[in-house]
Amino acid sequence: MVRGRVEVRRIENKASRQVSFSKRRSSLLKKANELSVLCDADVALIIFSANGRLYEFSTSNCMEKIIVRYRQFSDAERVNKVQQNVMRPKKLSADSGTVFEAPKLPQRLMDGSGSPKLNLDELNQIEKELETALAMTVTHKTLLMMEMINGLQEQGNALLRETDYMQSILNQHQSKNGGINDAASREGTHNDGNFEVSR
Amino acid sequence: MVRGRVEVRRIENKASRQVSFSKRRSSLLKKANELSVLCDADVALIIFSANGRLYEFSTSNCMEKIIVRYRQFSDAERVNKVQQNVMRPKKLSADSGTVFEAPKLPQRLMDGSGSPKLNLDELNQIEKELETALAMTVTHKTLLMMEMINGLQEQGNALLRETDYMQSILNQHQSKNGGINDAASREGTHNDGNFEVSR
DNA sequence: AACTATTTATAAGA
DNA sequence: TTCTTATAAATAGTT
Repeated sequence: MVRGRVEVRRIENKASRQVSFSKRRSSLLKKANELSVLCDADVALIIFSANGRLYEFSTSNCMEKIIVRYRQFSDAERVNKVQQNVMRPKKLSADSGTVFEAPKLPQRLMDGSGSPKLNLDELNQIEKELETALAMTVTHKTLLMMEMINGLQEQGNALLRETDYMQSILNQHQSKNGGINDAASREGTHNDGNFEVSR
Repeated sequence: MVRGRVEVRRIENKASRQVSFSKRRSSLLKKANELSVLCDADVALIIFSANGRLYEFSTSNCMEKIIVRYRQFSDAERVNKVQQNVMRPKKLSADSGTVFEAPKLPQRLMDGSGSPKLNLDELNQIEKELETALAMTVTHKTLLMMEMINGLQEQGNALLRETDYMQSILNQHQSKNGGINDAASREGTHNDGNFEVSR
């Protein structure tokens, strides 16, 4: 039974923690679905257990779309932040309205004599920002290429449908007047309705 | 008051739906946090309201990392699928010779008794190796996808040549006997000679 | 996995 | 919106 208010801190007992995880996980997934359906919201939920197992829910079973939408929302903001904090001179304005330019990244890391000027906390912060920027770039690239591949597939399939259609017309022509250009002999240059590499 | 069991279907009344959304959203976010803390799990939750407002929670306030981790889980699967469905088994030059053996990290970090063998030099070495492994993985993935894209483009161009050829035959037929099936009118279903990614 | 005493969430009314 | 409240649902601990 539940005794008193539940403190929100790591459950120390491993067995209890795992049981709790199992119970809470399933009800969280359930409630994510309920929110999505009842309230017409787009929801994406990713859960990694302490042991590294993945559990997920997403509206319309479409995690990708929601993640992309999320990025569209937060990317501009984050890129801006990274640029302001790391890549670009920081503007520090005094109350007079005078604007001081902070040094660019290389100058922020080293002074003239080569000794580092930043303390550990500052460096940690910069490291984190750079890691985020890198992850964003790589993930974006992957998405972009996935989109390219999907687009090419679609175009290919459309072309296949077109050739099939033309083929049928040519076959009609052929049966009407003894086939001056024997187009039917070209059948088999693509095998079926799939756009794929022939082995 | 709650009357009877709650049916999981879109709430039709707009006001009720919005109120429900507000309440359920906040408790879902709360419970996501609880699961994360109590059970030591990594959780990412993205919610878009029907009006397009974004609400989010993520363990350690680090959505990016969890999304990247999620992708790592599903990327291999997806690339595999694309390969099977689109490319069919094809030898990629990127695969030749560059098989990379991942270091068996757990064994190197822990000795038999489970205590860490933490030694700064060793850790530096491992860090270096992991950075290399990451770079190689990303490069490898890029190469793989580039090969896919090139392959699809080649297939597409071949198909384009085929349709052009068929078109010319159809035009011959048409000029010979007044075009029962006016295939020429279908020109423009693909715009030009280039098979490329639309962007 | 099932039970159960409590806490927590929540739909509807004010 | 926010508060109240009756009721449903979740859940920690036990068996």
